[in-house]
Amino acid sequence: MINPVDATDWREARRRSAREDILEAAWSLVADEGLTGLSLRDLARRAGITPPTVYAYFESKNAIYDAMFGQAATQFAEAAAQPFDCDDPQEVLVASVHRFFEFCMADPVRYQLLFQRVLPGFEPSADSYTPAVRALGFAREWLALNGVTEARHLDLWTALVIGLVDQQMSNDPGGTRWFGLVEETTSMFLTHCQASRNSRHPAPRPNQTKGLRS
Amino acid sequence: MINPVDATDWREARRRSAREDILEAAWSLVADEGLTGLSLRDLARRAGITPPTVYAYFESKNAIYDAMFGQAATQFAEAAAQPFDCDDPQEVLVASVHRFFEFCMADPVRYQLLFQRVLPGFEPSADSYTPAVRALGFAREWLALNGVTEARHLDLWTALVIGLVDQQMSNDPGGTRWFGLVEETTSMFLTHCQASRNSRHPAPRPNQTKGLRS
DNA sequence: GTCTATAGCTGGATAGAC
DNA sequence: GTCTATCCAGCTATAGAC
Repeated sequence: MINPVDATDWREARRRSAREDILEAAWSLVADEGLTGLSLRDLARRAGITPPTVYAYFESKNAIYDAMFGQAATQFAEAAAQPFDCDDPQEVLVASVHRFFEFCMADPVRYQLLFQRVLPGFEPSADSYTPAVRALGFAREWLALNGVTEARHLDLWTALVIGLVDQQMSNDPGGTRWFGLVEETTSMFLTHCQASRNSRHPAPRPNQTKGLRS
Repeated sequence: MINPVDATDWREARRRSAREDILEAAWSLVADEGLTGLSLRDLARRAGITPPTVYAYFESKNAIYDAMFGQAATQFAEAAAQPFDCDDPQEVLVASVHRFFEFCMADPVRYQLLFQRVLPGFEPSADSYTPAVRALGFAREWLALNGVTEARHLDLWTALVIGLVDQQMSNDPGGTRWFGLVEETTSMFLTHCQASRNSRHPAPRPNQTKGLRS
């Protein structure tokens, strides 16, 4: 009654589910012990299996980190893809930063893994990284809505946002000391970009593509 | 000819010198292996001694990290205390950020140790930390020269500076992509603070009802 | 796929001779 | 103070039975 295709699908689903159980245990473990505190012994105990079984699903400890990075990057992209319930471009921009704060502060370890280089010798694979790149594309979109398209202004914007978040998480975790500066910072930034546009010779061409990596 | 006091001083000097030799080897080691790559075996080998001898000068591995933090903080304070060869307040402010960039990029591991929380469970002792606090006082001074004294503007300033440096070191190490934005950022910031001062009452606190925990 | 058992190594830290 | 020798705990990863 069960044809080979169904059986294969079922096995595949079981395997994915087991992988996700292990990853769930991994997130729970690093939440308690820090990102570098992930050991295969503790992980296996928390997942209700034994250490060798972990190797049936991940070929190494770094592969686990990589899978976690992939999950985090996907969540980042999903959060960025959510629509906003406001129309004003500046409000959208502010809301995007608030959302980024929320995302980072909801899980500091996830933030560390995604945006800081804390694991010695770990580099995410291309597959795990691409969702994060996709998410950064949204920022470019929201800035364009506000007329900001110059490469150096995009760089300035990313520095502003990451600076606010970094200070918030380092010096006032759980508080709102830098979170409360988001509107003011955004206003400052947009005013600056506008002034920069007005004082320059004609507006930049719509199809400029120089130096726009990241 | 040699009185007891001199003999004591000489022994003290020798001991300090040996300590500094070990710390020098430690900096050299973490420069190669990363901050978390400091092992007492490798450290001893590089210092030309054996592991137990390290314990004659440091009571634990964390004590070594703490001494390194103290050195880094002292160097930070010394760099900040250097006078500037310009008088214009805004130029001084720009120069201070350039100097901070220089300090951070000259030794990325030192930057990690001082400004990022990368060592699991390591907290600098009060003695090692105080020089860093002293250095931060200079920033307040330079901002005051520019008429910036409000607490939230100081917070904004630290976020701007750390954001630029962080992006530079994470995404363009060895380059000048964000370093080149320092002047423009400073100008933007000062313009904003001035406008905020000129308007009668200070900018309203942003409403924090976006569902973030407080 | 999951287990028991263990290899093989590295880590921080200590004992005790000299 | 410095050494040799060593302890003990932790780690990643593998072998092989079931």
